[in-house]
Amino acid sequence: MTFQKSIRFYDTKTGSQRRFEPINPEVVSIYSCGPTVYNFAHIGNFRNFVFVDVLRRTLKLFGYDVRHVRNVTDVDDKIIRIAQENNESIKDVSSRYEEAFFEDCKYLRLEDVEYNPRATDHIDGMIDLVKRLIEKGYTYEKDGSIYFKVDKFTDYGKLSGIDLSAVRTGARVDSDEYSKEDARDFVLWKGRRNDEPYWDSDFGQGRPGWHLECSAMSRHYLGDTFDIHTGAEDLVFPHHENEIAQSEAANGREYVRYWLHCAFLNMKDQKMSKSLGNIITAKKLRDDGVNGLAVRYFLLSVHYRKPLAFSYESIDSAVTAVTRLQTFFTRIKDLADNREADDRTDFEDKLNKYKNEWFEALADDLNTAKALGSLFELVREANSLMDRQMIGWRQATAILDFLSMADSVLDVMQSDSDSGLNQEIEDLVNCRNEARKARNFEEADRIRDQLKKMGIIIEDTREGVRWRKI
RNA sequence: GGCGGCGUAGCCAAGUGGUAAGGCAGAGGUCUGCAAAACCUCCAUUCAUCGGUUCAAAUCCGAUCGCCGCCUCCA
Repeated sequence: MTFQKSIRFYDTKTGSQRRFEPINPEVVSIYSCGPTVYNFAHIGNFRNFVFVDVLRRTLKLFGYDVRHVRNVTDVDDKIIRIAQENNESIKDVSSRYEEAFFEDCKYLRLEDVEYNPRATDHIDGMIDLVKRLIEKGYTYEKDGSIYFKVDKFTDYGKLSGIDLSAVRTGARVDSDEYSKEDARDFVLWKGRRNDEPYWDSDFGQGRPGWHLECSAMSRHYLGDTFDIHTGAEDLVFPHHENEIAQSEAANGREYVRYWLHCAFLNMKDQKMSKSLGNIITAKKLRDDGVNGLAVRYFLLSVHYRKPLAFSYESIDSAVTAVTRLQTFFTRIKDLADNREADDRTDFEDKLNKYKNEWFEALADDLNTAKALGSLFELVREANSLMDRQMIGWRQATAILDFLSMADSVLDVMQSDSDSGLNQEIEDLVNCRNEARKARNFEEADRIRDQLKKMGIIIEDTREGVRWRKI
């Protein structure tokens, strides 16, 4: 690829766009806050994970390898509470929802990431981190729990820009039921309480606080300093702020070079969130037969740092848009396979223009909305030329190469084909063709209706008969 | 109260100083046995409002209105 590597990302820490330069010029290290598996993930959660998916795919398109960690939080207050309510183990709860999460990932065509560590498999690393913080004097103990002393870490607040003096002691900060010396402090290790799960450590039995796992696991897989850390914007404070504090205090090095945060998915004007009760799970859409590619497209159709409102109207419109892309992809592919067709115009410069626009849009802080805009311009222009039989197999092949490249990020143009059904469909299509040749249109239309009931749309084109699934 | 974001057509949305991309919906037309797909034409003299700067503003500055987020578990 001749395109110069010059991706820019909006970095939360600086509040501005910065040219991306990874520590290792070949391999980008990424840590993404993953799901807490206490429930089925909703599509607001998946807005974030689709954004992360676009990030890693874009980096790969630009020639980088990625070393990407996305954790599974499988121990936390909510999981424990649900397990107790249902009289199950936390493992029962977490594995149920973890499994559903990965099914949803497939539904939305999320690429596998390199590492999916579970928090409970990394307790040792977390204990080690707390130990080092204790040694360096960043902690205190109270009622068996270990707290991080925010006062000691002078850079505290640099990510979120929060003014600590504004956080009033005693106001709304005791909700985690653990007492602290200072409202701003956060818990590293929660001392064992009655029938909750616990682990042994040098500083007593207990379980890790929420922030600890990301610091421990990212260090395990990516080292003290890594390139990109992602999450949704509600994690900026306190979660990521606390990660920085504990990691930098313990390691004495910069924790993360680029912080990328995704905006929310809204229902009406409010964020989609479990506590507001306005969620739609990915599983529900999946069970309702909503096309996952349309959902993926919908989530990609707006820049990741802008609020996005969910509606079924938007999903419907995404279905149509995705179908248009898929139809175009198939048309180009068929033409590329047809060595009889010669080029009657030169499309190379135009194609290069669209290619450049595509790369430039993604390089501009993953502007998928802009990228799609120029892609649809290509669709219209190439369709128009194909209608006039101006494009032959050579140029179709060049266009197909670009589409494949674009789809290595989008991943919506090639629908899953149900091969088991194909022979039956082909037979019916052939019968209909015979009927049409015999000008028996009643029979032809009957077969067309029959296919439609099977979810198959027939298209009689100049290049021949095509069919596709609804 | 502190910090941050948003307001562009019927809906979604790109555009951060040079005269409004794109998608969906809608209207008319071409093609077709009919459809479907595709194409063509039309669809914002205007970017929440009001001022200001400038040769030039959706874009910069100021004010106003409306909406949202974080500051507490959260994607």
